[in-house]
Amino acid sequence: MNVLQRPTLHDVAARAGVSIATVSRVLNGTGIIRPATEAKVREAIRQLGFRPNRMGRDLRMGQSRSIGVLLPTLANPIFADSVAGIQEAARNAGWTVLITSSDYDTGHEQTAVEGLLSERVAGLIITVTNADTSQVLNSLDNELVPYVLFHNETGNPARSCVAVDNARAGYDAAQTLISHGHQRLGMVAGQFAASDRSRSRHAGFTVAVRAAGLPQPDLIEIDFNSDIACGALRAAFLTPLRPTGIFCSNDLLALRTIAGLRELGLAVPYDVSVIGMDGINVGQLIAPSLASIVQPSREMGRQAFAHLLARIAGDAEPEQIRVPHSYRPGQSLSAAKLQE
Amino acid sequence: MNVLQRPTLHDVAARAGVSIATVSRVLNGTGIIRPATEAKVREAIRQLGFRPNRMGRDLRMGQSRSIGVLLPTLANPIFADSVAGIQEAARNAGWTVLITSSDYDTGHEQTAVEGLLSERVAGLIITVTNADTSQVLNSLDNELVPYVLFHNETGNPARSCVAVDNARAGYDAAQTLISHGHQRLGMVAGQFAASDRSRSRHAGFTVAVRAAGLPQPDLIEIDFNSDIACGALRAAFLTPLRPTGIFCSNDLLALRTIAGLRELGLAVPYDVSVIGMDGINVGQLIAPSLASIVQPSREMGRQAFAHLLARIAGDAEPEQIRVPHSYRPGQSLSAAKLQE
DNA sequence: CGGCAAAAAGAAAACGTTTACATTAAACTC
DNA sequence: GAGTTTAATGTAAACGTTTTCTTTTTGCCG
Repeated sequence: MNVLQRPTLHDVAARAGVSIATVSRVLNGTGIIRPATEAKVREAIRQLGFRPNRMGRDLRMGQSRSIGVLLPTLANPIFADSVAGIQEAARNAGWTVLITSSDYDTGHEQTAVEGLLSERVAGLIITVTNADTSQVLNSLDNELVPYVLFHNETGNPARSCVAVDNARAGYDAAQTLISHGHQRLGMVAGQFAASDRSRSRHAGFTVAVRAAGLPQPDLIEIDFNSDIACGALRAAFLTPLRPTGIFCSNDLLALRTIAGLRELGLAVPYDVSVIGMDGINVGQLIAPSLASIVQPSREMGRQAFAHLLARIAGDAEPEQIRVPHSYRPGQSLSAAKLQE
Repeated sequence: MNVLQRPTLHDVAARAGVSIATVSRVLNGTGIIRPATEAKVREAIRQLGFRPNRMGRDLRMGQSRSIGVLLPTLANPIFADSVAGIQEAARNAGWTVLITSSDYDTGHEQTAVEGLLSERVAGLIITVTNADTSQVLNSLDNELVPYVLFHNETGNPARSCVAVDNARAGYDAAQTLISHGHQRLGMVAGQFAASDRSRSRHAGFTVAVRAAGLPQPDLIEIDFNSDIACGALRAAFLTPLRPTGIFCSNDLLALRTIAGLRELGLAVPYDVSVIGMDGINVGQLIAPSLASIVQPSREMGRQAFAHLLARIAGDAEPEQIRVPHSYRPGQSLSAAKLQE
């Protein structure tokens, strides 16, 4: 045994005076072994500091007790928290997690998934920009690897997903604004192209506004990468009939929006009320605190993993899992001023 | 070939009418192959949708073109950004990254590293609670796997690290407060036990304060998991001689602290100036914007990976890499009032 | 204590690569 | 065009496991 190499089953077997099969059985608790033998083996393992080589095991098993995760970015706490949930569940189950991010780039999505598949992950949890048109998903359907859409909704019964009801969330956001007396509503969204979730939320938002008999809400699209006080915001708010209540398609965007409004000389919630979505933690630390439609991100991660594991084991059919969202009040949303 | 199995080298070889060695050579660009042969092989690869099995390759190569990353948490943007930098560099080099988090729990650190080692990662990038006393590092030193300390500093020449000069950062924070006229300074830190970085920053902070001939600064320790308006804050600030300028050992803590002060009826920066550390993005979105000592987190991630790769390749000796921090002004830090 | 079932342990193949070495085909040389 | 170098391809072993199939050992019964 080369001292510079990690010990293998053979080394352990040699030292314990048994065969590698026996060592393997001790390690995995399979088969029946005499207590005396097991003791010898365990002692050898301890002495050598042996740790099974996953490469050998995985190759033999044809599977890698690891899953791949593809998210747009870790910079948004909603995804970082989701990952924490996935990892927690995976750790408990003895699985490892490979994380990649696409930076909202469809090209990266494809290459990232390719990379994960090369690693022979046993399954995937992925968030794509657009679940209905995604090329990646189509190619994945031809693979043998089960996957769970995450934060994306799908109507396709052949595909699993874990997500909130985004349209309903948008609807609830509108209702909340309306119930606070707001009549002129608007929605700020990231580039629609980059998120089907944004579109669903907008759709639900619009439905609620119309149902209340209010005028069609403004839609203000903001480039995630642009400056804070962008032109779109200026155009929408420097008018006498500006919205008094706006829904931002996510909390990070809401923070940007509030900062932008501030630059335009508009105060939140005095001049404009803002409700965000996601329920990120910093929203509660700032002033004004951010009202938000909360997603149970960590729990979503746990559920996504649990379901994926069931799919991998063949214990489950594809399923569309809807998790409940909730409303968290905040100072950024107040009652509309009557005189307006 | 079973249609339910992924194709292997053998399948490709059979279809192209060559040997598996030739296919392997085409794949890796090693050896010389006739253009006609290469074309046949590539066509077969295309037709079968072949993708090399990393498990087989890794086992043969004895190494897994993947590295492990251990961080306290992804919930802090400083670490999420760092990971983005690591992943970016890794992707460019064709490596994969396994990410785990310890949640500031020393026990988790040990098991997480164990897990990564079982995956036979070729190297590690890790942030521990305390680099000088860490049990994990001692056991890692007995392994063959190179590692790079990340955000932790070390004086041990046998260990690599990538970090800012935390003591200097604390020193600079104090100087900045002092140069704005502040005379009564304090520092808010997470539990010291959970971070050697906190301690270094505090040490540097204290040095600068003393060098300026000012009284010993208060140290206010806050449990990361406690409520916003905690007793420690109350005790330190509900006194006539309260600090007028405080340094928070990280930005997230600064946000909590500002919120806590607000609950105590103290306004930032009017009553108290605050400077944080890390330079997280949300700091620039909120009001007041957060003054901060900025760490180039993404760049640090890139450098950590680059150095680790060099260590893995045997091209580099352990090295202590110090990256420069910088000061980013913000509204949370203003000039001290003269009459005080 | 011989015989036999059950328990325990071993031998060997297989997973999908890469690569050292052997072999064949092509290309010169005179 | 036979001999010789060089280019191109093939053969087979090895990486460290798990597991099937055999073989050996143990325990038990009459």
